[in-house]
Amino acid sequence: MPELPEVEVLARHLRPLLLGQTIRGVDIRRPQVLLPTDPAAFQRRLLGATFTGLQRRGKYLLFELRHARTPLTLLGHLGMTGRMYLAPRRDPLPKHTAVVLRLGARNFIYEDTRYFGRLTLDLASAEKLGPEPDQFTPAQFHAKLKTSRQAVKVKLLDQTLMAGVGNIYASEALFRAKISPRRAAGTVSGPRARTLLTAIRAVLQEAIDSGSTIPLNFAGKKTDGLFYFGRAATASEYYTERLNVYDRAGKPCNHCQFPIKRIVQAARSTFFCGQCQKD
DNA sequence: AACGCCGCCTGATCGC
DNA sequence: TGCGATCAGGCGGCGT
Repeated sequence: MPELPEVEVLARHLRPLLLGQTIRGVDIRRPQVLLPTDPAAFQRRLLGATFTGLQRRGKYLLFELRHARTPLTLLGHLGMTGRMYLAPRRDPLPKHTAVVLRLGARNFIYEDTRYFGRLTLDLASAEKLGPEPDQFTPAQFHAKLKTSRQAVKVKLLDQTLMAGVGNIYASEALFRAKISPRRAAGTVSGPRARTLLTAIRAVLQEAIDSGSTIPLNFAGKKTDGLFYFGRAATASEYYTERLNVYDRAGKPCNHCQFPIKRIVQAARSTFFCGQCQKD
């Protein structure tokens, strides 16, 4: 699932490709991904607009455009299965294409198998986000954790606490910090909160540096037609190969060899080492 | 007001 | 074998 590193790598990939491009056509195949923006308003406001920039905020993409002299922002989210990429104008559209922005020689394609993502002119959801992981002091982070009795793993998924951490990197950061995912957030001490914040930043940065966990725009089967972003040249160099706990239930811990555990918290899988993460 | 729970979706996997 | 049931999961909305 795309989290902060995947979205950051995607933003870096798309930014130079989109800059200066003008939207000449807007095809809406799945209107629900625009919500709450009305499809007619979406088309009217985007047609003729030119891309002037692309930012990332948490797991969101902020497409900056100008229409005549009026600036506007388009908000993108990949949900679970979303992909956004440029493809030649004449390429057939994938089965689960949600929106196509026609840019001339190329199309900007947003496809999403489960349609959990968004491409909308409503910015409200991005405005609720907590700070980026690198814009937090350890004291602020500790203060936020203190107010919660939820398990710390569950709390890390709360985007209003901190933006960008999802299910994969929450487990990975807790392993690195040697903190049990079951510990109540409010009982994490000041020094442990500092350690956790450092671990979160390190895990996210390493994933960005290795080109994110997964290729984000592969078409069709996983083994076919891969188009990689970032520095890695092959799938084995992606961050997936560096994950210590995520999706490794039953496999030996890379540190102590004990089998990695899988538990369910708030209806989501958590992976951790019961030996290394006792507090 | 923090928190639990549901609905949204499809494809992979499971069970009989 | 084949097919229906179950599950996964980010996030908004809603109820407590």
